[in-house]
Amino acid sequence: MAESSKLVRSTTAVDVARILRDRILSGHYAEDQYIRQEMIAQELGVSRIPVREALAQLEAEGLVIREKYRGALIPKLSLSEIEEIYEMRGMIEPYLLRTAFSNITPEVIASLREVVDKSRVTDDMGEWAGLNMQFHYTLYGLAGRPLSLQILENLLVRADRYLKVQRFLSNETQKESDAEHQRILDLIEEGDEDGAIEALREHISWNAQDLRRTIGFNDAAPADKADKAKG
Amino acid sequence: MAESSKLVRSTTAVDVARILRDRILSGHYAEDQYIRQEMIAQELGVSRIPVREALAQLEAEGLVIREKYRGALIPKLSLSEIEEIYEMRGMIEPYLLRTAFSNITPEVIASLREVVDKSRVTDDMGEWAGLNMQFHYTLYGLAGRPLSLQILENLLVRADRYLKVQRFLSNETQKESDAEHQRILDLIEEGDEDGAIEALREHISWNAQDLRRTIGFNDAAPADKADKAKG
DNA sequence: ATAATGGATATTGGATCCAAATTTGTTCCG
DNA sequence: CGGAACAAATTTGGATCCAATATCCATTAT
Repeated sequence: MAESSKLVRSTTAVDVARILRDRILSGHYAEDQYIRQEMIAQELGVSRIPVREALAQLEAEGLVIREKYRGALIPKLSLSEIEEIYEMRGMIEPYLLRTAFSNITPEVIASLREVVDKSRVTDDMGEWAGLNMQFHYTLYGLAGRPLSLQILENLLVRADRYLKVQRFLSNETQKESDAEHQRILDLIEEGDEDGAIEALREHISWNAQDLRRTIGFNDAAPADKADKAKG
Repeated sequence: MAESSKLVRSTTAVDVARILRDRILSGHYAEDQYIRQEMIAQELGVSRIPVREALAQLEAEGLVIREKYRGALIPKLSLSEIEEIYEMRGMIEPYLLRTAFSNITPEVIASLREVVDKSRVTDDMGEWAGLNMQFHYTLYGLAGRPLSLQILENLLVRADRYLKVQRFLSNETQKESDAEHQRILDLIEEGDEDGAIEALREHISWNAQDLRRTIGFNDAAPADKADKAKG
């Protein structure tokens, strides 16, 4: 973490990766469409080399699939993948909370209360999502399990694609989520470890159901590749 | 359509990554030593481009750390990392076994028995390790959870670095592990799902303890680079 | 007319070349 | 004799160029 004070510019490959990641997560590219390296390179004013490296990075994150000599394309959303993501979250997040529990100080709780309070009053969907992340990461960071946290981050990134499908969460969903955070926080403050973990499990399970209900597409439906009306 | 039958060569970047991965896992490079792109490129008779891409891939797997304009080096072994890996395994593997359970047919059990039998009689450490992998993957593949399986594979790759430190597992350790596989298999055959999962948990926990005992290095101890008695 | 075949075009993977930054070595000054 | 400043040499990141392969399209044979 000491490096963060060094103010080093990241490489352009990393910058390109971030830009492409944002685009993919916001649904900028169609699922059956190849991302052309030259096109990205010209758009961003760089050569194809950092674009290639960025695509390799995104492939490792599961956001694109690269086929040799054919290109990179966005993997199709699949109901089974999102189910799996939430199953994994249901394991990892409780594990991180349990591990973090003894490291949660009153100061942390106070700062989490601030986050939840801000979260409850904001109207900006982007800010809300950020606060949502902050709540979870503040907790999980205390577990001292960097590998698990990294895996979880990747799961959340993958899940983001599905969340962004709806463009925004309903106000009701946000309120419900805030209330659950509040409840988890209360239980933590009471020192009720098992209760807090159980509440977290329910929170994740509720998120999964909400997403399932909102999206509700059919995974098994064979995508007819016939109608690939290419431009 | 039928891409799998096309016998396409992989890219050289992937080849280089595989070679470097094998080298790293077999302890070929020292922890505090930078891997020079040009050196690898000359050794393998390729340019630096695929080497760079391979290093990026390995970084995503956690096998190297790349520092801008400085190079790639092997991250230090850390007791806390291996603890975390086994904690994760203790969650994911039981989850995969439980999910796979209803898909385990008598044919699968028969093939697993073959694997365990071969595993018991072999003297070759490499073959034993391969059979060990085969046993687990055969089971976990039936779960139909590709993302979890991929994450588990990465965890096992990371763990491999620690296992290879000792060059080989003791014969006693192998016998014990084989016996545990046998036991898990028996419980599966009896249809005792909970029992099999519990046995698997114990198996993983036992592996962790064995590794901890065998390696037993101190995580916080600053590695004196002096005693790097390399072969 | 339609399907197969061969060539033109587009696109990616890899090699070579150049720029940016870090490290090393040397010199000068205290 | 030691340390700081500066220069030379490694080394990596990025751009440009070439090769390998896939896709598209026209031509031809049945």
